Amino acid sequence: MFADLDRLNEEQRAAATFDGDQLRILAGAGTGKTTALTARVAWLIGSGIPPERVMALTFTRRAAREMSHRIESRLADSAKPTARRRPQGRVVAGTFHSIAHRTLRRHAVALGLPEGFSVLDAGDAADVIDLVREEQGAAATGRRFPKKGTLLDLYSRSVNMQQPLSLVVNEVAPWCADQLEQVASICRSYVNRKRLLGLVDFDDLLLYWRAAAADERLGPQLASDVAHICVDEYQDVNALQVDVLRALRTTDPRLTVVGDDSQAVYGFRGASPRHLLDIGSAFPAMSTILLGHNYRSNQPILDVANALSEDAPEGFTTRLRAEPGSNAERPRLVRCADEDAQVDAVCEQVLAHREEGIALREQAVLVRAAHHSDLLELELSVRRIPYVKYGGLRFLEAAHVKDIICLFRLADNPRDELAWFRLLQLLDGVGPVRARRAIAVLGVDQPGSPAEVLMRWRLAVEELPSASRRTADLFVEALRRADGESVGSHSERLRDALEPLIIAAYDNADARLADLAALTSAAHNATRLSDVAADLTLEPPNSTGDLAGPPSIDEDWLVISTVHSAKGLEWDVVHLLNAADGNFPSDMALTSKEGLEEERRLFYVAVTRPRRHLHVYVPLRFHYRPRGRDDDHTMGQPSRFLSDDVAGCFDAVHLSRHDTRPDIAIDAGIRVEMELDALWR
DNA sequence: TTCTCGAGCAAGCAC
DNA sequence: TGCTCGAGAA
Repeated sequence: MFADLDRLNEEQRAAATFDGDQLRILAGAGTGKTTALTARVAWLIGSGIPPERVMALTFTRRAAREMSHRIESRLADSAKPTARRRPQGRVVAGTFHSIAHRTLRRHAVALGLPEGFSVLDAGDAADVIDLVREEQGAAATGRRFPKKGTLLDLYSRSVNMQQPLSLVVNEVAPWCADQLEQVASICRSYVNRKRLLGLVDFDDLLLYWRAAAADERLGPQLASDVAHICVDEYQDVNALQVDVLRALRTTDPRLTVVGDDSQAVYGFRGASPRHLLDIGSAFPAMSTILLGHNYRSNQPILDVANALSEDAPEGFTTRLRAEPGSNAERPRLVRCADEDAQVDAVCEQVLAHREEGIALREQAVLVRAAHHSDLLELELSVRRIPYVKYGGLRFLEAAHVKDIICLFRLADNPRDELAWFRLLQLLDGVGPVRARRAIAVLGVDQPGSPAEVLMRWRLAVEELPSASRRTADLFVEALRRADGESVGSHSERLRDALEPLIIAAYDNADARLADLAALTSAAHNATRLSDVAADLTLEPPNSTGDLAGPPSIDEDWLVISTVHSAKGLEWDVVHLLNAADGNFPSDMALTSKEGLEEERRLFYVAVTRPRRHLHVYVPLRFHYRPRGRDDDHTMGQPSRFLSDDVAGCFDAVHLSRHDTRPDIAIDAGIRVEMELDALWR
């Protein structure tokens, strides 16, 4: 019944079948961490734990999808040979935030939350902070005061790292240390405001989950629902998440975590690899198993990874070794004249690999920042090479998408001041001032039932210019759900009410209306509109295409991904773009030593993704305006991570500006420019 | 009060 | 580049 254990090596099998309560699996890139973890889940279920009592936690949506998929197919496999019936129920798999959200919805009332509470994304949260910031007159002091984004960052780090605000301010924004009192006061008001309006931000999801798990009555119930918790990529946990785990494991200790401290890349959201390395302080009974063998990549690729880790001041803990006997070509370090040449080189290389029989979807283009692929995406469209992009939040940021999400939120939570503020301003002649006046009359923060807010609309509408009142009445009318009306038809009515506003407020209305139709159809299977809104917030679709479901199997497309979103995944071929200082490492990370080391680990993550071929591209010139007509540019230096030792693991390729054939020396003009550029530096 | 336009500035990765 | 903020016009 555990036939598939044969496919594991000895170390992996030991991890999968470990018989104690608490296990930590430490392993380098490509050593089959997730394989071991999914095998363990299958083994746990095989040994009698019902699937729905196993919880599998990850940090990114993509990792969550990947994990569920692998668990499902392993369970399907292991059921076949013995003709056993597949266990009923599903493993509870998802990101910390999505599982937290499910728990909160189920126990909202017990936790003191309104049933239709709204979930805020980072942008919404920043807007609420900005509201508070203005009210406190922080902006008007005449001094430089942190902006909403910085304030949210300070607040969020403090919460996630469970550290006093003063400490965080000193670390992240020492320049405003003497304004600590004001910052603290804004944080306090921000918390109160959210409570009053039934709003929940990403951090609140974790805070309420922890509160639920620690609650005298609710806690034991939540804990006993879960027989075993598995956590992937444990090097990415923050202090708050460790707290949640501890609270959930007070009565039943069973817990398995896997991680690799050399791939810790989420410091910016309060994560620290110390939680993995010093796990004994949170879970003293933890046992450890190490996985050493790399199954993913060939030795020349691992040589790059090992050279990178040699360069790290403290050295990463793991050295990678490949299966012997694989004959493989060395990675290529491609120097291109500029970004246009880089794009051409990537396209040519992608197509060349495809000719060799490596499908597009077995190739990935990795970028440090989502916008680094802008030029490439243009060129791919011109050449009609299909691609899917992961990472980046563009779709959700599209204004009309936020509009309908706000409308869905408002339908369940009439106190959602932020949603009102946004939607009212879609009306002609309504700006911040009139919107605020109308909201004041609505009394979103007044005691009483949420429904009473809508009853005050009759008065609030008087604050709007008379020409817009009728349109406004219509969409507020649509907010009320009729007796016995299904969520689906309610969502249709809301969309109908929004459509004229969208047409009036934005151009290219056709594409936007199509998006609204897709988003509305997603609401048909839901039990609550606020759930639909929250799901979209926690799991924003990549593009409109995503809403139509997965493309059919015979289609082929190139993968473009940020390095962050690529963690835990692998491809036959990886193209890493913009390996130039300032891009990778990002110049924003260079102010601190920790920042630089995190960039180095990120680079390490990137080069350990490919199975067979790694191409790293270094454009030597960057245009300030890549799509502009002028020739303003800056000279790029190769990434500092490409030290002599690291670069020595590559075959060097130079491409000139007008010729993308390999092995042509860099042209003299550019060389001169580079030498000169060094003078101005 | 809203809307439009130009100057100045910040810019990312993620749930 | 593209967004935010302030100044000025409708």
